[in-house]
Amino acid sequence: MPEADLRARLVKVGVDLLTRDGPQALSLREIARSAGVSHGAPRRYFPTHQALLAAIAREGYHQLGQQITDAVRDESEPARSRVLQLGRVYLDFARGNRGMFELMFRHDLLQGNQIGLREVSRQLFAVLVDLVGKARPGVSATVVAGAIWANLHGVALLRQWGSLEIAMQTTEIDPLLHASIDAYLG
Amino acid sequence: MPEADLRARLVKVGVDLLTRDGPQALSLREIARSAGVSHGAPRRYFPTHQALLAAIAREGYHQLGQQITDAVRDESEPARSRVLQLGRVYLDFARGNRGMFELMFRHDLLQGNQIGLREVSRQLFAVLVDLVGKARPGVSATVVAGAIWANLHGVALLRQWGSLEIAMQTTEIDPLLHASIDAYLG
DNA sequence: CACGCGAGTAGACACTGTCTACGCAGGAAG
DNA sequence: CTTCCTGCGTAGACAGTGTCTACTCGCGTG
Repeated sequence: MPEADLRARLVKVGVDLLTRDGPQALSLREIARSAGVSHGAPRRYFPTHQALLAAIAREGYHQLGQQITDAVRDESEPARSRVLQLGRVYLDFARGNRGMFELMFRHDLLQGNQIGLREVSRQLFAVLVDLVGKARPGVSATVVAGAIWANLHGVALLRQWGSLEIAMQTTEIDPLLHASIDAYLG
Repeated sequence: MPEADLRARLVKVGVDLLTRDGPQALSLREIARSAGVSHGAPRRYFPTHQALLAAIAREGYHQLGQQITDAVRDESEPARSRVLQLGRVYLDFARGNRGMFELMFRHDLLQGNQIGLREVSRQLFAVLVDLVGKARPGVSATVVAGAIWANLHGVALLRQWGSLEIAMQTTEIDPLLHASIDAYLG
């Protein structure tokens, strides 16, 4: 009787497939197969393949958000090092969950009214804005936070792309992270 | 008798399709159809679909490289404003050639020994390292250049993703660019 | 008991990328 | 001149995909 809430099970199976076999394993039929249902079953809960993928990506945002709020929870720490922690978590997540990270920022998942993804990322962004505001009061927190986020995101992507290792001859990105924080938070 | 160098024509048709109809129009059969040949013809020149896509992406790198070298050609300008020009070109290219930019950084095009993509991007990176070295002698040019590139790349992606507009309530990214250059080049 | 309806099945359809066998030109060798 | 051979492109098959539609089956309500 493993017929409990197929919708949630499809998402869970999708996450597992994603982490185990990568993004190309996330075909609709493969997910259905792994969940033990026919290929038409998901349609009852997700109108399209993209909708299912978006639900899986949302799960990724949930995990990342959890890890980030955990990392910056300690308010006794100086804001600057909390930003540093946030950055480390972001980069670790991107490296540790490559497939998920790639899925989370796929362009085509935003087209079809898949609202919610941008919403969730906006939440994460708000945390960063708050920290920046505390670390450097006076400056435009949103601009600096946007710049830092872009920096983190770019580092994460270029590293996965392999460019940084080749260009900078090292796999160590902590100096990059420090350079970024130093540059923006003095 | 439009049978001149099918290989080059396939790439050209691919670029056209990419700019006109977006990345999802780049199926092997669609490219072959648009080129007026059968779906098996490309196989003579590209062992796999990914190889053809990689060739198209390489064309994009060529264009971007051209625009960048044009933008920083004037050596009488101060290095700092040349970096600014480079950044503008990078961001404009990403916005003006969305499909191409997305294709250029697709993860799966690097797997199958599609060497050359990383090589080309390394060239672009070298230009940036050179400029940074002139703008701020003394510091580690590769680290700063890597940070700037990551920053540019992140801004380009997050903007196309729509996050920046929502988070920062503006489509204007020039302040972000200036903030980045200011932060890293003092 | 009959009915309806929600949930999942099964098959069709058009499409994709890859593989293989085939045709067909044009030039080289005899 | 005829006979190969080889490069280039065609055409069909195959497994796999996402979407759509018709169907079945079980369960609760009337």
